[in-house]
Amino acid sequence: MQIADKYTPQALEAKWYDYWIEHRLFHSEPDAREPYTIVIPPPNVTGMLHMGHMLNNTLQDVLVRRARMSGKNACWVPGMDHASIATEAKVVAMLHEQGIEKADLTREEFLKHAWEWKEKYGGVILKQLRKLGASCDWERTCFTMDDARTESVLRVFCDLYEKGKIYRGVRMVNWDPSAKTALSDEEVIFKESHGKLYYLRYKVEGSDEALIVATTRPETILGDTALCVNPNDPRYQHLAADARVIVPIVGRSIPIIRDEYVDIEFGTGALKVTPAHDVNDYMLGEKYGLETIDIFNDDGTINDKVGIYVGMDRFELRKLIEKDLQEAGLLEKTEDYTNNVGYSERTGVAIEPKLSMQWFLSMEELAKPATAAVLEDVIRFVPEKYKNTYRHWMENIKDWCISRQLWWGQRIPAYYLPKGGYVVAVTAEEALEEAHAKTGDETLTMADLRQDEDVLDTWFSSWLWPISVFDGIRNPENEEIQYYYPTNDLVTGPDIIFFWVARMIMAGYEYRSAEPFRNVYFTGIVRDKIGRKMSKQLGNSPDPLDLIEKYGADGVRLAMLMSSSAGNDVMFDEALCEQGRNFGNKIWNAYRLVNGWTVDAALPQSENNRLAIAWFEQALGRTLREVEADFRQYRISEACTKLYKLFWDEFSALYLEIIKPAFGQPIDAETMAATKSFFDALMRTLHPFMPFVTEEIWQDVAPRQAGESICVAPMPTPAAAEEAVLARFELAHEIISSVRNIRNQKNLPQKEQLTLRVIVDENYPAEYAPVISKMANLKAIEQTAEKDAAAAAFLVKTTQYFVPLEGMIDAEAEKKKLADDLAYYEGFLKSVLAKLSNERFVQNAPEKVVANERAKQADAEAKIAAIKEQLAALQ
RNA sequence: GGGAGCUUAGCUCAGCUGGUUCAGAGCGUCUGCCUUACAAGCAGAGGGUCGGGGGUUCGAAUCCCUCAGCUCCCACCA
Repeated sequence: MQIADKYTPQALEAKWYDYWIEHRLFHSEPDAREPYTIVIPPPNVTGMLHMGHMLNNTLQDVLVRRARMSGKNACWVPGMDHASIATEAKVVAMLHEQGIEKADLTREEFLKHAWEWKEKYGGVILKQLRKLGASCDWERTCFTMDDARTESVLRVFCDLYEKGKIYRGVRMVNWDPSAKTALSDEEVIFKESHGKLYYLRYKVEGSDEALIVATTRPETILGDTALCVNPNDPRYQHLAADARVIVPIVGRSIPIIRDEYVDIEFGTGALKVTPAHDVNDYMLGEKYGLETIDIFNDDGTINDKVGIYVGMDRFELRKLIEKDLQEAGLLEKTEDYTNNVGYSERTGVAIEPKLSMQWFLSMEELAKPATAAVLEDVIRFVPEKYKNTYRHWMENIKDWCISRQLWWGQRIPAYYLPKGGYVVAVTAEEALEEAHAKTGDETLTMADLRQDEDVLDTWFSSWLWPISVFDGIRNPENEEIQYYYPTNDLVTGPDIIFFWVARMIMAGYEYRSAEPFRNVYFTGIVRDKIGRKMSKQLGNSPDPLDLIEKYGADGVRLAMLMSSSAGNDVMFDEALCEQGRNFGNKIWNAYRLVNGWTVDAALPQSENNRLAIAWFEQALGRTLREVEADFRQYRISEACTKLYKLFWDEFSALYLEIIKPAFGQPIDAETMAATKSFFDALMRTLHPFMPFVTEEIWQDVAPRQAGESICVAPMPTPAAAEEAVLARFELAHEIISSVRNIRNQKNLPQKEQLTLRVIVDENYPAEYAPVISKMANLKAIEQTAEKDAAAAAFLVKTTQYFVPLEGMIDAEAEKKKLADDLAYYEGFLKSVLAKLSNERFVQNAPEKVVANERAKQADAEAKIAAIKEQLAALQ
């Protein structure tokens, strides 16, 4: 295969993805190897790929590809989430556009539309992930609402019900009046809102007195059933124990109760109690046996319980009632007020606390093993700071409201009996049997049973994900769940730590008695380059597919990786994609260079080339070890940067330049072979980060069998470390840089060959002379004992070097430079000596540190001497 | 109201157990180069009182206290 002249990622990326799929390289089956498993955080079935997904899935792909190349049986299970409320809202909106209202449809009709919609538009995101290069085992794609997952969910529901953990009851829940469903606490977002504090007059019955009550929600007076003051509040001591007040406008007489819950300092110290529409009031209502009057319909309009303002919207009513109160002389005053109001995470409308019959899962017992697992690092959080967040939530966990008044989702498998009561069973048939057993009435038929109308919270299916994708709920002993579970890494955002991560851990312990994953890597949020969250409204989110089209998936991946450390937000700048693409180009051209050389089998290997190979082997080995360590700590961004620099700065700028034959000249066979094997190793280490370009080159660098792929090639192993090689080469490199610097400063043409003179000492890397000559373009390296006035001088460690430049030396400038250096080193020496003459330092500091200081001293002294000699020579 | 975190070069960030010439990287900037792999490039350079103050220590970007600014999470004060 002849490699193309130009790097065009778009062409080769499509080609290789097809190749990988064709050869089923991402497919995993249980075998004798160690498994490495990741389950994808299932994106919403309605979702489109955004930058957050790019980050998240790039990281997963890096981990899974690296594991695959490290000899593990890597399995990345993809899938989608049915996203109950979001999807239902989308389908409702689509039907509305077609002139169809949900209210006019039966449940079955609506679900038919929804499934059609899902088949047509759902799962776009999974196709988009292929463009990114995601190495998912697509044959395993799951959907949280497919048959197997649904059955798993229903079984878990029945099981928890039988264990007494699921109960049904009337509770105050978060009601979304737009979606007309209850929500869990986690689905409510509190935002600071500017409103008013209304001071209302409640007339005391049988008296001219009126109590002033401050409220933010005057419309709820319709549901007032008491007024509450603090028993210790001196302002209200005169009121009779059985005093009553009249609710403004409504005219209802309500009791005054006394409870220390009321804050004397706030407002007037008097609180109106609306048990049906406020959580705290509800508690007071329970305590004092107050009547609860639910004044709202499901959509947030006023119902007919009270008989006034019927059908009005809650916010419309707030405005109207202010006016009506004013006119009736019952509004004392209003003040501007800022407080926290809960909004629905999905629909954005203000949440209405509402009493309703819902299903709950009691969490306390489930939370125990799950809390311990994280605190004891059985499950490791990266970064660790999220342990605190997790612990706090788990220790204060509340019961989970799992029912939703929606149609899209798993319908609650509870069946009501004609004469009251209900049975819970996975299927209607089993339910009927149960019903027969429970009632003793064998004449009951399916038609007599009425299934609960509600569906389950989406997260009630996703919390089983790591188990259910391997069918571990229905068949707990099956080979797959035994092999793949617990999974290894979970990569997700901290925003769903409670929604999802915590609950998966609980489900894991409940149903497998084991953690669902060993490590959780929390990504940050992708922001634009000025720090704003990316959002549709702001229009500051680039379309990932456009980016891939423009820069190639490899380039975009590199951009995501280089700018993200765990748990930190990513400031995304398109320029990073350009950098990524440029890196792909660099790799491409480096390979073209090598590929263009002709080998002369008769040519012996030069010392120059031999040195370069020995050095690069070490450079490569060092980086491999560092990268390995970085991966253990999930420092993926660092690992990526190190490999970037290895390839660009060390391999391309140094190694290839050292061995590069003169134009048109051949290269020896040994060096060529070593270079190609370096390429092979570099491609393999880079492959998890940039899968496409590395495959293209890896395929070309050596003969490959059909179906062979870098995806399953082993990661290179580092050569035994020889520190001295790296240290000596570093000296040579500094010499090269210094000569080049002189060239730059003196404006000397690149082509003009220079001479280098050296006063040899132990820090002169003599063995690298041929490398230095070539890289610095020298005609000779000469040993000398004398300072040379007509030369540019420099120092590397303790060794003095001179580049003779007859007539080009500005003696004054040289002197100034040397004097500056001298001042610096003298200052440095002084500080070192200060340390060494400090007895406490010498006593307390570790020997190694002290020895090091002594070395510094010797070094500085030698340098100072050398500089002084040079200065003397200039006189 | 409670908790967590951040502040290092113009920008984005790394700096791990306090100790190597430790003050770093990438990008941007500046200088010189279209040198036969790559201008999507090459060779160089400049740039920081590590947010302020105090403390511990032989030694602090690193540990402690404090102040300031920013961010996030949790929380039922109407």
